Amino acid sequence: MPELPEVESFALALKREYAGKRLSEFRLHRKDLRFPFDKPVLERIFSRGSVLLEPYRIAKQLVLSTENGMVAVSLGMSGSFIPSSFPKIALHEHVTLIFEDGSALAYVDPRRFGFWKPFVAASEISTAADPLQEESLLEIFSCKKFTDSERSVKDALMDQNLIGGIGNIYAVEALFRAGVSPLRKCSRVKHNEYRKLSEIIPRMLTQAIDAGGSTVSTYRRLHGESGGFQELHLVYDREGERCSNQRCKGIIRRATQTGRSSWWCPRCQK
DNA sequence: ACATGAGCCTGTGGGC
DNA sequence: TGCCCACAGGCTCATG
Repeated sequence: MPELPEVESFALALKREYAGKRLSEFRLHRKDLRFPFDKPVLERIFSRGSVLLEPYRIAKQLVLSTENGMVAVSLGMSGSFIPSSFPKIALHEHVTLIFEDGSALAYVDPRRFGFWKPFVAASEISTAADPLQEESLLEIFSCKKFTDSERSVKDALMDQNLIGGIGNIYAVEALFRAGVSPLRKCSRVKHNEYRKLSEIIPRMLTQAIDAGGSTVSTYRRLHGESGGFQELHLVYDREGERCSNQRCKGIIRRATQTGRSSWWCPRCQK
């Protein structure tokens, strides 16, 4: 799901509301999501009496930890956290953390593309560039992976081995804001355009985090609120609409790239 | 080294 | 109302 801003929103909300609580019980409601759960290890990490440390984000993954170990939660396309009504189990509630104070937290994921992976070092989760750091982007954009590559720049922006956290929505929105077509090959993107992307991406992601992420279709925040950044989607899912740049008479187009939809204005994105 | 398509799943929205 | 199809914020694999 959830790209960086949505995962960050969950991390902040969970930190605010659950960090420091003592676990009384840990429940898995099925044996797998995308991959089998490592049940013994998860049960040890979230064993009775352990304290949930401050959740945080690495790339698109959410880290849940206690003094017994760390777990990276990937939300896939449809994963989310909501307060649990345990012992009542919500539809698609696959994991429940129950705390001593009587509160409970549910991991819900209809499509089950997510996974829970215990880890020891952060480098197991991501070694990619941090898209919140302009310097980090400038550095990766000057690597051969970008400067010499014949793949599309949109595809490369979404490559989690290169940059950790940008998915379809924010790739498309960043390219619109930078005036670069998603169809352009990396090797054809100019230095000043990479510089522009480096400035735009952290700013846009920060703005999205501040808005609580993007809500498209069913994604909700911890307490069911919608995010606000979808109001700021300038091209995403706007095929056929007028370009949002005041004086531009362009019409937003859609095309499929690497199996994913891209939208762009053919007049202001070359 | 690239793109494409299928697959992992369920849910939703549009067209008829 | 229902049925069918396309599509969905991610990622990996096989194939060309």
